[in-house]
Amino acid sequence: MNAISEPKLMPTPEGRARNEAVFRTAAGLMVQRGYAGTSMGDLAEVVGMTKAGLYHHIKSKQDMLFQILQFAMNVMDREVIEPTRGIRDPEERMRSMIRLHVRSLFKHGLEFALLFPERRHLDPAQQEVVWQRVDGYLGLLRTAMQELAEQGKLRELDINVAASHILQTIAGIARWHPQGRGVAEALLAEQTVNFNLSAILKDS
Amino acid sequence: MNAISEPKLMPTPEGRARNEAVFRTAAGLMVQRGYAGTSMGDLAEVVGMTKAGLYHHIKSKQDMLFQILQFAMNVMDREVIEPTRGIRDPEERMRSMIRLHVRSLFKHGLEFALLFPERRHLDPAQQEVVWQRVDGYLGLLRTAMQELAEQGKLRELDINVAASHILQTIAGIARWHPQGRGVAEALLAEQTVNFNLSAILKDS
DNA sequence: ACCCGCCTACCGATCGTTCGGTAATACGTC
DNA sequence: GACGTATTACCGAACGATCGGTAGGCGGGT
Repeated sequence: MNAISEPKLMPTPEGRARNEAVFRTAAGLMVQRGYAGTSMGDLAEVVGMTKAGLYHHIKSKQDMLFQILQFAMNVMDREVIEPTRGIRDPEERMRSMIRLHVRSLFKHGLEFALLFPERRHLDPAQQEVVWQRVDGYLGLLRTAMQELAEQGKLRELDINVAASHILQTIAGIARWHPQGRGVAEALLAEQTVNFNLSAILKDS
Repeated sequence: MNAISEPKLMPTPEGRARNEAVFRTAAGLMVQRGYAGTSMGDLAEVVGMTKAGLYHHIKSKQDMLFQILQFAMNVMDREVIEPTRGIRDPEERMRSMIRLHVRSLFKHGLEFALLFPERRHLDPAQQEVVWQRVDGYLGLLRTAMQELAEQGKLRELDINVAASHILQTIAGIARWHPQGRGVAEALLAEQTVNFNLSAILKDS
């Protein structure tokens, strides 16, 4: 019985669709009400199933949260980390990371918002996995800033503090803007990019 | 039966001390485990009482959360808003607001961290009160930025977005640094001040 | 015949809350 | 200073509701 389980693959397409519906709905409810504040009964009702039916799709409530967080981090890997890995210029890399991150926040649900506050409900082994992946992301921000420092473009600042501040402004978007409002999204992304870059770059 | 209740004043000094212990302990537990994740049984055990005994000090779990949030906001009024109200220069005012805010986060518990994620557990009338006070604080940030803009010192940016980003970096400190680590606190405060001011001020 | 998806029905545990009562201290009256 | 009376701070026990989770069965597509 490993705590680090893989997503259960439903055999039929319909099954897989329902399965996705369960996880997406759960993520949405948990963003609104929190993990502990979201009961399996509520979830079942919203999905249009009974509690027992839910457990055909998931292993446990805790494992479901873990799968949701893994999914959110997979999205981040795919849509933020992977596409920016090849960018040489550290400034342009940071701009892209932040921009893509904010956009992917709106494009998918805002499951990412669950990452930080709800980690504590996982068991230690699962927490470790989540933390390592988040820290990997923070490491990319730190590396970029390190490179900027070597080029003499970085202000005098603590890189660790700056990295967590940047991540906070991004994660904060998911908390302040519960629904993607459509038009403003691209603007919000650019505002966030510029805010953070201005904060760390030396005056030109 | 108004939803907006005042803190129950215990008549004896011993009672008031116990009362404070209950609320402080509850705030600490809720920062760690969240509102829904903190049971009255857990709380009672930590304070050294029975569940029934708790209800001599509080009206309900929900009302207790409301009192804690009110207390956190009173602290903010007293230690951040009030002392900076008289500062004429908008840049210096913002620097002081952020600095004092971060310091008061460490000085008291980190109840402030509860403000944003746990608001949803209050009833609508209570949520309204909390939101109005938070928005009042955001308004002060906006006003200061408005003044900076009139002086030609502000970058081109959306003031509303910037205000919430600033607040997020501050609130984030309460999430990332669960315990005040002593030495680093003053440094962390200055880092946060400079990060945010650099983000919004034009290059000099 | 065989699973797949979901159901009814239920489990033990725990949740927030209330009730009746009690030891200890403080107060008023004589 | 002694005596009755309130009040304070708390406890033991229980309340109904809800929690996460399970056993076993039923209908339908292949």
